[in-house]
Formats: sequence, C-alpha cells, structure tokens
Amino acid sequence: MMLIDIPDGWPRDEAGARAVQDGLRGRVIAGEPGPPVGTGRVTGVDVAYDDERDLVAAAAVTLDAATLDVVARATAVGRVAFPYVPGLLAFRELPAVLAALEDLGTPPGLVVCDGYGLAHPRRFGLASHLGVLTGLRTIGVAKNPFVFRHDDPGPQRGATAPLTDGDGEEVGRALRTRTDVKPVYVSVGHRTGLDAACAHTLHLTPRYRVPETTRLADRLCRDALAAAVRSL
DNA sequence: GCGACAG
DNA sequence: ATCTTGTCGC
Repeated sequence: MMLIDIPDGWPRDEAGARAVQDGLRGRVIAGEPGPPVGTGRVTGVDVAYDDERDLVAAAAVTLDAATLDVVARATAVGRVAFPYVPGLLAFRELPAVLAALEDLGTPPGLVVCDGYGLAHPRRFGLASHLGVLTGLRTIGVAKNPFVFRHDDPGPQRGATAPLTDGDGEEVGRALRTRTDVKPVYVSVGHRTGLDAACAHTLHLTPRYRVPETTRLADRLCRDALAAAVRSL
C-alpha cells in the first residue's frame, strides 16, 4: 500500500505551526454567498487515527446536493503528521485530507469539515486552512463547542444561538439540526458566509444530528484505516 | 502557574 | 480521536 508523504515544509513543532497560521489567516475570504442550498455538489471530509501504529486515514465523499446521492469517494493513508494540540488540529489532519481530495478526480463543490473554521483562537481553524490551501469553498461543522460559549438556541430544529468570542463577536453559530438534540457548531471556513453555512448544514441533516457528508466520510475513513492495518 | 481545549 | 457493555428507544 502507498503511504502519502507529509508535505515539504510542514511544521514540526507548535511554534512553527502557529507561525503558519498567522501567515495564512489573512487569505481567508468570508461572506461570499456561494451556490444556493441543494444545488451543485457537497463534499465531506474526515480522518481516523491509529496512533499506536502511527497511521492516519482520510476520506472524501462527494454528494449530489439535490439528492444527497454519492457521486465520488476517495481515501488516503499516511503517517501521522502532527500530534493533537487544541488549536493546531489542521496540521494533524490536512495532509491526508488533501491527498484524499486530490484522489477524487472530480471537483468537490462545497467542502464540509469536521471541526472549526473562523471559530478558532486565531481565526484559522482547519476548515479555513483547507480553504486557503485549495481555494475551495469550505465550512466547519463541529460536534463540540471548543473554547466558545453560547446561549440555548431553543429546542426546535433550525434554532440557532451565536457562538461568541471574548469580545462578543459572532465567530460561528450553535445550530440545532434535530429537535431536542444537542446542537452542532457551525462556522465559516472559506469563500462562504455564516447564513449559507448554516443553511447548507440544515439541508445535510434530514435525519441525523451530524451532516450526511460527515457521516459518510467518517465511515469511509474508518474502513480505510482498518484495511490499512489489515494489510500490514 | 493552572485548567480548558475541534479531532 | 479512541478505549468499551449494556441499554433504552424508534
């Protein structure tokens, strides 16, 4: 099996990683409306780990946004490129994700990431990082609030509450995707706006809390990791 | 200095 | 993320 390489110049310590974030964050474009919900394509990306064997597997799954049918999928397996450090998740996940996206062989459309975009201590979470590196439209949909706070959005599907930073600025939104279920945490990655990011997220959650894109990518990268371990 | 902290 | 049994509910 072919293991992907860690990119040249990839940071090897926390200081180097933060310097990369500070150098790239100015390139984020927020506020573009982007294509209407339910048109074009949406791609989910996710990553699974086997730290014991130093392996990482990423998956990218592209859906027709109107039908949510799978139209393309790809995986990539490599060595873990960075330890997990809160605020530096992108350096752990992106090398494998980039390889999986390239292997799709077809334009991804809006990329839905498992994590944050602008809702990040330095306004440069993994969704924004991926967007800047690829030029793709990206959003972040996280399952936990990370360092941010929010009021109760209310129990109904579609209800929202601002995710705010220390200065009261809205960096993302807690979005209830299923009635009476814990919300997800949506933020802009690149070349999109927060309203559009939430609208797309709702469209991708007709049945479960987490977007279909993320669920499919999660299953696929777990399978890819298991297959990689099996072939050792 | 200590605790919290996406995946 | 990942380690893990049973259990409650649709």
